[in-house]
Amino acid sequence: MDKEQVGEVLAEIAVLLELKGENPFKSRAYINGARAIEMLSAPLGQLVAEDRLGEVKGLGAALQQKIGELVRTGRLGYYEDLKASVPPGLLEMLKIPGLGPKKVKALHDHLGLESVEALEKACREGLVADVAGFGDKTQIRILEGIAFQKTHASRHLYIDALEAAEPVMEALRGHPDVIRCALAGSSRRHKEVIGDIDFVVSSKAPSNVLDFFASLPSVEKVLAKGETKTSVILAGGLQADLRVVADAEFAFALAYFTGSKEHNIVMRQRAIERGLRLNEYGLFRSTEETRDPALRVGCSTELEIFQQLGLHYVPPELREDRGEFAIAEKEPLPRLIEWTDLRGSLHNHSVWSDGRGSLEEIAHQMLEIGCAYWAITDHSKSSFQANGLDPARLRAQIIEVRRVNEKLAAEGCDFRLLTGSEVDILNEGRLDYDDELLAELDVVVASIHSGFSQTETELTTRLIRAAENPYVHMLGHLTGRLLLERDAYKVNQEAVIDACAETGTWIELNANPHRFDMDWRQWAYARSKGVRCVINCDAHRFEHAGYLRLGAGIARKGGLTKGDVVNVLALGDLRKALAGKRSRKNPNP
DNA sequence: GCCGTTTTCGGCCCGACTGTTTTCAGTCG
Repeated sequence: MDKEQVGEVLAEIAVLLELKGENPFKSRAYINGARAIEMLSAPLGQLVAEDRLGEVKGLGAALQQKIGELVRTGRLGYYEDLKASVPPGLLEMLKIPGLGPKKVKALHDHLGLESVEALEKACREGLVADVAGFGDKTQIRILEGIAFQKTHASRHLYIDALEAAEPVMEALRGHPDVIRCALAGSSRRHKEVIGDIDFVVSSKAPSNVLDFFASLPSVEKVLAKGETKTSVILAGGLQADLRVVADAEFAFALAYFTGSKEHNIVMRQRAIERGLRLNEYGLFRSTEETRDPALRVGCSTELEIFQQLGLHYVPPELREDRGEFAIAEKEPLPRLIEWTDLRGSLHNHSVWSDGRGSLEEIAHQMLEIGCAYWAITDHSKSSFQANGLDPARLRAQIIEVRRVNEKLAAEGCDFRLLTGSEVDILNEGRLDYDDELLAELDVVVASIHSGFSQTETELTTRLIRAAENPYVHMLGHLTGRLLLERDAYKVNQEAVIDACAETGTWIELNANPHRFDMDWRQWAYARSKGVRCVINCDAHRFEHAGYLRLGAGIARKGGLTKGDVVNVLALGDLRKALAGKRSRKNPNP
């Protein structure tokens, strides 16, 4: 059993313990254990084999024993017994907004409810309102929650959250009572999938701003409204929360609501160690609850908060408690890539396969938005569903690219198209074109578009074989995942990264917001192996050029710097880098 | 269940909002 699976089991144990009414700190110990396991850099199997689990903070005797059992046998008696003792419907009930473990347990104990369907029926019959601790309003809220779940997704693509958030930000910025205003939460941290949207505002007249927010045209329903906070559902079903604070509190509120929760816990612990208290209103010289301004350690920016806690600044994207503290307490974090560092995209389509736009149109559009180059990498012949090019058409396209480039040169334009292909990786890792044709192309991206259901070994082997081909510059969308739609196919990503390191092959960060593939969590390992990243739009139409910006955000989340990314290079240097792998000289300059 | 330059027991991050509680528990983030 691998570390992701072990982590999932531990996390589920935590939920089951809560439902049984166990000590909440015991439950949290399992959550902490799950996180500790998922963040391990060393292979879990090795740690177990060498009996070194005890070196991991958060794993005591009990968890070490249970993890050992899981890794060695793939099963855990304790977990199976626990799971058998809790009806599976209770876990579903937990997902209804407003229902936590205590209330679910009460419903089960008093009414014998074991499923969402039974709960809905009991609400309609008015039985729930009679349970101690429940009432008419709770009963209505539960019914609304069930109805909401049936009609709305609870998780959303990053781009959908951004599109919902931007007009709200615009409106807040324009409000006369708003002093400072920011998008916080997981959107600010550039998570690939977003639960809800968080806004933070500073103001001298909070109620005016909260009223304004609740009455925005895109607000479908107001969930809660207090003196400092309002929660709403926006059109499209995204929940959005606004918190309004005084301006002296703004930096603290922004840091707090940016999260992540795990990052915040460490921050507050660091405050406690220094005899301070950190919350969304300030950093106070007191360990008691207080908002006394005389006790506040003034910080007008997040940078100052980090400094007060003995840390270098941590950019929002890295605030996940995944190792940022170990660095930030010693030295400045590496300067992350900016989207404006990017000069173009090396994986894009045109009307020749399944994209829009002729080569000439694409060239002028990308020149217009300030790119220095743009590779045309249409699909290869096996992707017939995408109108993939056979060798004759590809050769014709190469000629057309040259013609467009000659025209650009004659016009004095500082921009070039690059010839290329997104060549299919076929079974056993064969490529869809022969090497002779690949050698004629400036850029070769190799991707899997078929055989998703093969075994991990088969898929991993295909990718490694492709990486070993000297004409392949990079692997495209490594896992094939479609966020919230289709799981990644089974690939041993570490093994593929190792192969890329050996062969000097780059790995794409596909910036399509449905993909964001390779996942940001893998880049630290790739970076440690010296594998470079290419941030690609996989553009099928002009608007997709904007994905460069999203991709850079995910690259930042993966901790990548300008030096880790290929398509920051000027055209001349890029050509040398492209030639590098083929000559096998200095493949990773 | 974990952890430890105040500790091997007694803590474990913090506050807003809601509803049903007549002073607070549960949920959420």
